[in-house]
Amino acid sequence: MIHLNNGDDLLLVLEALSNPHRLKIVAVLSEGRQYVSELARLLGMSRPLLYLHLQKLEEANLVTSSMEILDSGKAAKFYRLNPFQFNLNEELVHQLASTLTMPKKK
Amino acid sequence: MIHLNNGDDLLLVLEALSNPHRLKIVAVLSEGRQYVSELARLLGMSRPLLYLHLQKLEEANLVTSSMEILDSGKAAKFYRLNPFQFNLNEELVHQLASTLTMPKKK
DNA sequence: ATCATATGTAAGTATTATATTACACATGGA
DNA sequence: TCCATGTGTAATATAATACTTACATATGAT
Repeated sequence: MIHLNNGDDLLLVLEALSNPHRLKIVAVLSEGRQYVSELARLLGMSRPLLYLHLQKLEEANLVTSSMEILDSGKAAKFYRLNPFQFNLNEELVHQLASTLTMPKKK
Repeated sequence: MIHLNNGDDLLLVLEALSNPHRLKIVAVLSEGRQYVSELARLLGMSRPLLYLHLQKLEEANLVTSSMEILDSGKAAKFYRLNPFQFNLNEELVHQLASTLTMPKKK
């Protein structure tokens, strides 16, 4: 289970989830792992765009990927959801905000 | 207590909280209401920028404002935090993602 | 050999979000 | 009157995200 150690971790997760596409991705993956091309078809989005969103989810440690071989014999990159559970309330924010480094994006 | 009725509500809250300044604002307000100019001083940010962030929090219904008169006699705009508590996990996302309208920003 | 279906990514563009600057206006007190 | 301290916002600049297009490469089946 994912654990939030500091304010920057919290921010990463919130940023990762604050996008409609990424919420949809999480919703689909909550039903089971899936590989990229199939996921793109399910969600009706381009694969390059999907990669971008998967990267953000991966950086927040919400998903994990692994290469596997399909029945067809082709290699496929599977993504699965890492179980998470955050009690998001004002106390959590108050606690973790003190370890927030106001990061600048490059 | 704030309640999430659908995926768009969830997204609004996540977007509102996915910014370091706004997390800090929430943290400060969790200790009690405060008026804008004082809040700006506490956080070391300009008032116009603070307004922008407060608006986003207000749109997500995380904060509420009211005009009051200070001891000094000046009118001041106070913001207070609306209590919130979300159990953010994959089940919640799965449930609410179905009522997500993939909103386009204007 | 060609087709269908995978991964992977670079480069460019478009759109949003964030931030600053510069105002206007109001009130109380020295 | 002038200063300090409030609110409120418009215009602009900059930075970050999101998205598209166009590739290259690999493998199995026909």
